[in-house]
Amino acid sequence: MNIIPPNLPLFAGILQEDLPSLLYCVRATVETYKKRQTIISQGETVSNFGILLSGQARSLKLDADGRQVIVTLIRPGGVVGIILAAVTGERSLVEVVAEEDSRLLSIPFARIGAVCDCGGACRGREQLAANYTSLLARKALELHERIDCLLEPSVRSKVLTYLRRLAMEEGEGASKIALPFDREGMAEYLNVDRSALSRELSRMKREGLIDYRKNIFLLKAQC
Amino acid sequence: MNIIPPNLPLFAGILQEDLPSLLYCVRATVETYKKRQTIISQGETVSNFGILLSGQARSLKLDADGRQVIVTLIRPGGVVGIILAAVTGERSLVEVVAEEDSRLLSIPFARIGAVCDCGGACRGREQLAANYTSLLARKALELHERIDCLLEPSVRSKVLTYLRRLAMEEGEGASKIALPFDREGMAEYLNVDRSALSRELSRMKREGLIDYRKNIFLLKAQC
DNA sequence: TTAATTTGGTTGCCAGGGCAACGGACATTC
DNA sequence: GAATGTCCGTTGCCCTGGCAACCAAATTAA
Repeated sequence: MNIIPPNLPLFAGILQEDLPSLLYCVRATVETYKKRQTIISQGETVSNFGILLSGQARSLKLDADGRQVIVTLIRPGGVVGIILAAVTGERSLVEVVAEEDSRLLSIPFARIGAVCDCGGACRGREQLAANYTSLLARKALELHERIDCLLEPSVRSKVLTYLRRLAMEEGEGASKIALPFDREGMAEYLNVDRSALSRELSRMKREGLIDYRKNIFLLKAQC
Repeated sequence: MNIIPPNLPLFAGILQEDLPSLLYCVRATVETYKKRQTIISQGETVSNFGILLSGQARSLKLDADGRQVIVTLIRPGGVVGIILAAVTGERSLVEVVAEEDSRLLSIPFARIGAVCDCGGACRGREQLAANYTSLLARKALELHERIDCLLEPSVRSKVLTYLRRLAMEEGEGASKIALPFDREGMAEYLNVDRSALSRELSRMKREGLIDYRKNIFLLKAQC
């Protein structure tokens, strides 16, 4: 069990030495998934949430006409099922699939709020609950930020809204931005056609609004 | 303080008689807002969350070119700032404005997780924390569901995705759906033009896919 | 009652962007 | 080296849907 990387936000403020008994007490397990294996299926109810320890996954939605839409990209440290586990009885709208061989730390949500039954051997129960809430809030914020982009009417305004937010996060006034996506990922996130995105990006570069090479973007002053 | 309506999810599982001391202990206050008054401004950091007791509010985004986009509609029992209060230091992306004279139960997020300092007079602290997490998760789920609609490529598929979800919630196999929106609200939620929505709805009615009068919709079998 | 306002359906216009197809730049493998 | 794959920019075609303008019905005010 000591394959838990340090600095996971879920364990922030918890002493490294307290982790083993805490993990044991909350019934944490490590699950492994092979490439293309399903972690959560659409329609399933979910009682565990997970932290991706290694590998990569994505959540995708199969809509009624069979189109496959990417909803989220999950990297190590990222979180799986944190929303669903916290609302009892809801069925998953998305399918979560491992994109590479992956390891997932899985914890029953019910054990997060539960009173400790191991006679006080584990410390950090409250901290863990607080961290869970914090992770959940962060996740909600991410969803909110994406909606912010999706609500924009044009490809251009979608891109600008997105870049401005990244610039904001990267530090005040910063304008050099390293995207977490390649072009295709960026297009999927903004829900636009990849070629339409390329077209608009070139246009914006030509007009001097932005500059970019690969996934490094530069946001010019007036944005 | 005894103007708290019963059945607020935030207080589920907490005895009515325990409420007063609990509310006192978490420093809950009731704030009143006049029509068009701002509850949270864009860019503000937020440390309190709120439950709307009466009135109505909406959160809206002023994008860079001044366009005003409605993000959420908040009705009594609904929740304000629950995400932001739980992530320290983030600035609000949206403006929350009262649409009518409103009353808001406001609670500092910091008091939710905090240890009680009133000598045990208040019961239900853990329950309150659990309820907060549950509300937050539900909010996140709502955001997720909206993204689900927004990701759909056409007006028609947006509408169907939305209606199918409502039908699902309304009970298994149910196909008679009472929308919480008028046409304009529906268009804003799905982020489409109102007239384009009307156009597509008529088309779908003509094709026998759906039927509707006012805000009552009927989803035919094959959907 | 009539006037005024809100709500929602209709229609013509036209541009933004989805789609498909292609090609060039790099990287990887044999 | 050739061969294969991936990533990304470009372009033409054409349809969806945004926009504006208008109207009918319903609702509210006067």
